[in-house]
Amino acid sequence: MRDEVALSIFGNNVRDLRNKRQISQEKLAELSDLDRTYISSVERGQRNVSILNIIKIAEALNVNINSLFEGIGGCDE
Amino acid sequence: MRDEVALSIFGNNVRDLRNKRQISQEKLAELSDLDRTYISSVERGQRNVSILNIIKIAEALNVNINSLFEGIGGCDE
DNA sequence: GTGTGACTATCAGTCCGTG
DNA sequence: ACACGGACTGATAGTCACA
Repeated sequence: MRDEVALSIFGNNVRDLRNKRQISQEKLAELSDLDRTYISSVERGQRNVSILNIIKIAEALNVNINSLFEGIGGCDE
Repeated sequence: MRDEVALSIFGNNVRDLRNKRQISQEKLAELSDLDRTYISSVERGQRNVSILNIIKIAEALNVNINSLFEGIGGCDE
């Protein structure tokens, strides 16, 4: 299952970028119009996030969608 | 709902890249281990594809995940 | 080779709470 | 501010027959 690995990488990217922006999970939840606990589980790689929410998160973090996928196969790493 | 717009762009990207590779939906379905009709609906923007399937499709098409998001806000367009 | 409607099991996403 | 749990509803994954 490299599925879980991919989700973990994605989650870590979200967390890293959020920390760089120095905002809390709660704030990110508010900005992306998602639930606080959902952001939490995404960051821990427990959710198979859908494209619409990926976009929401990217916009909330004000980053390219690309950067959320950094380190995942399929991107040029 | 620009949600549907995003899904349409994504679907069009899949279709364009598939056509460039000159493979059929059936072949892409086989390569990505997804259903033929599922690929069909994704290309027409009717599915909110999840990250795991995005990765599968990108790998099957042998492209960067980035290129699947071209034209969608959040990418540098 | 592709579009489409319909279907069921499973999951996304939210809300409640705890520590 | 965050991890983690249960429980809930609507949406999605994945498949089928038919056009």
